[in-house]
Amino acid sequence: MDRLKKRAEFLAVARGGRANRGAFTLQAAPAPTVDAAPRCGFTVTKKVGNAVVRNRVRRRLREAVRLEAEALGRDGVDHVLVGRREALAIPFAELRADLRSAFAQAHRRLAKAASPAGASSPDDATASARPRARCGETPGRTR
RNA sequence: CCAGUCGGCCGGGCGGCCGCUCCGAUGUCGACAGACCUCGGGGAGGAAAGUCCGGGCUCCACGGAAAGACGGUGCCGGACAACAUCCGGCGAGGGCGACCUCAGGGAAAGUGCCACAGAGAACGGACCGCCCGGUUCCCCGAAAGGGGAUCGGAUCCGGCGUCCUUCGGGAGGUCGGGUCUCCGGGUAAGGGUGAAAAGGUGGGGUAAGAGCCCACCGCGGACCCGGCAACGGGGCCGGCACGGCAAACCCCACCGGGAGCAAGACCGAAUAGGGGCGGCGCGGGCUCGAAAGAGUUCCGGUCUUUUCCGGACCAGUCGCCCGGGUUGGUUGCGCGAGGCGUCCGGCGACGGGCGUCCCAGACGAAUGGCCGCCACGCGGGGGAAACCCCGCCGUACAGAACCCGGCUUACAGGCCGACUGGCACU
Repeated sequence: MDRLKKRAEFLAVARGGRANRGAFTLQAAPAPTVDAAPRCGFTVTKKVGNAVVRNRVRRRLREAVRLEAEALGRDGVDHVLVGRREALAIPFAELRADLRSAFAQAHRRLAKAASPAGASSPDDATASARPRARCGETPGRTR
């Protein structure tokens, strides 16, 4: 899964839905183009700890995402994981399970937000693509 | 063996699976950019930290130099590119000692401060004490001297009356009573205060005392000797004058232009806007013309009755070119005051020679994730012991961000060396 790196991209995703777990918060929003590969960014604030702690939290999350990429990825969706201090200590298997459930929850919400917008096709890819064009375009760049 | 001082070093190891980033090679794809496969190699620290000093490098400023202001440094000598660093000395203080600590220039250039206590705190003082002298009388005593009373003085209580008053009180007078003792001079030994008290100790001397005199110590001065110097040593002279604080201002000597890799350089999309040129078009002016109209290297125009003022509206469109800036990208970006080994010089910091090695370069930020075994520590159990078994969410501080030299601060556990003081044994 590709990384998010630009500040504007992070701001755009922050406007999307959230899913909280003990070790992290997941933010997800439709990507600017429909058929883009899934992407993921990581945020660990200074509140979490010193540089060593922040590095370790980000690395564990990144590795967990890499191992679960097959199950988590969905085309046309950008994600941001906000790390917490708890990510330092919880067992790795538990972290991976939390990731799977959080991603599934975020994707369900995106699909639900897409369907009432009147997309005639129940196909999941286009369903999530339609609203993204609307709410993904407006916020980020004008700032 | 115990206690301690100083210096140096390490800061988990091995393996498996799956990844990240950079470099090199081969190959494939591709539009030259580049992407990908495979193989090989490199990939956090002693503090990478705090950002406290010193440099390199970059840009800016500046005619040169100096001074002033401001900031910094401050025993001496040396090392170093430089330093507030380091080394070797000196001085002062602490420790039985190894050793440790010190912003350690100038207080006879000036200003200022020295609270409280205390009599006195910087053109130096006299509270108690000590000594001499001072009204009258009495007692004791051989004398020296002591005691009491009195005159006088201080203070307290009570009575009487006066004056002032903001009505709270205040001022002075007189009578009586109680308690204490005073006045003038000489002293600075002693007491007491203080962080600090006019040099200290001993002797002589004196009415009592005093550097008043003497010896030693201290202090000051010029001189001699040793040392590059800081400084040390020596005798001589001076009778002592010169307190502390400069981490108060200040003076002296030396150093310093400013900002920083978000420095700086290059490329430069979409969109909006700026400038220039040309074409088309609108309106006005002017010229030609009888008019239609034509020309033009000129001018913003229209409306608000006209003029000034004020207000409103419009000022188009197409193409090309130029320059600035934002997101972004590339670069700066690692061969260096470089690491390791060895020899030589030096007490040492360090310097020199030779050999050898190339050793992180990310940018929402790589250097990792998971697992197994071992090591160490702690706890429990077994054993005579060596040791064995089990458990641990036990194994620090902490992550390069342009690069070096230092300083400071943080740190589980451990190793090595030198030295000091004890105890025991030979």
